[in-house]
Amino acid sequence: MHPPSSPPASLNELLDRAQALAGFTLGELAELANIAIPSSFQRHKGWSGQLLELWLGAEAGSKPQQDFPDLGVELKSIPVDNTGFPLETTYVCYTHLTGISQLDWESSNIRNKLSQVLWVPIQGDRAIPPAARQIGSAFLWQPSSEQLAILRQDWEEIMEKIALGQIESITARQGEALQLRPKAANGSALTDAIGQQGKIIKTRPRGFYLKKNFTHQIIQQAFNPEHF
DNA sequence: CTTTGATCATGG
DNA sequence: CCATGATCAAAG
Repeated sequence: MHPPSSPPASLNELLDRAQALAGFTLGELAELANIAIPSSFQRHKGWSGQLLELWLGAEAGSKPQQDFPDLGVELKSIPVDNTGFPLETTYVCYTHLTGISQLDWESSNIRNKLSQVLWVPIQGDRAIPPAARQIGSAFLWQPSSEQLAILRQDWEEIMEKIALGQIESITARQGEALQLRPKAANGSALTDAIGQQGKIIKTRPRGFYLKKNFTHQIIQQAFNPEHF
């Protein structure tokens, strides 16, 4: 068994690749791919996601688009506890804080990324060393009309505040499913934003994240569909 | 214990 | 700096 050398040609091929990883530990997959295994994620926070990209054949890089653009699929790993509850929020995308000419959800980057997501649960309990963390059953998700409406409302409320120069009053508590949080290498990173009276100010870069209750609902829906 | 705000690594 | 992959850790 070895990582694929090319992107999946079809959705079924992608799903087959993902399902084949279920049950393996991160350590096993890293070893098969000849990749060094970190003893902690403290300095390797994105390691799991990048390992999955390798094994699923995603294009490397950091382009503001889906991981599998030809298939219309975004890849997300999600750390879960032994009951399947998410242990962390899920980063979705970077946020532009200026040049917001229109609040157009349908053509937004976040709408595109969340239109179809391949979720890959991974044991995330901090007591389990990275090498021993097991991969779960991946599943494909498309937001329901209800979920889409919540996401859209959260996004529009947040973007409106940004456009009105109220970025500094937005906290992670705002939003039912989405939240806006700092997203940068460190505290010294600054970017342009709209301030009061429409003046350009400098602020910490932000990104959109999915709250845990929302991703938990997605996971429940996938494994207990009869309850929905 | 949980969550918000901060941070780490990498490639453009 | 932007944007990706995320988790850390101080604060509540």
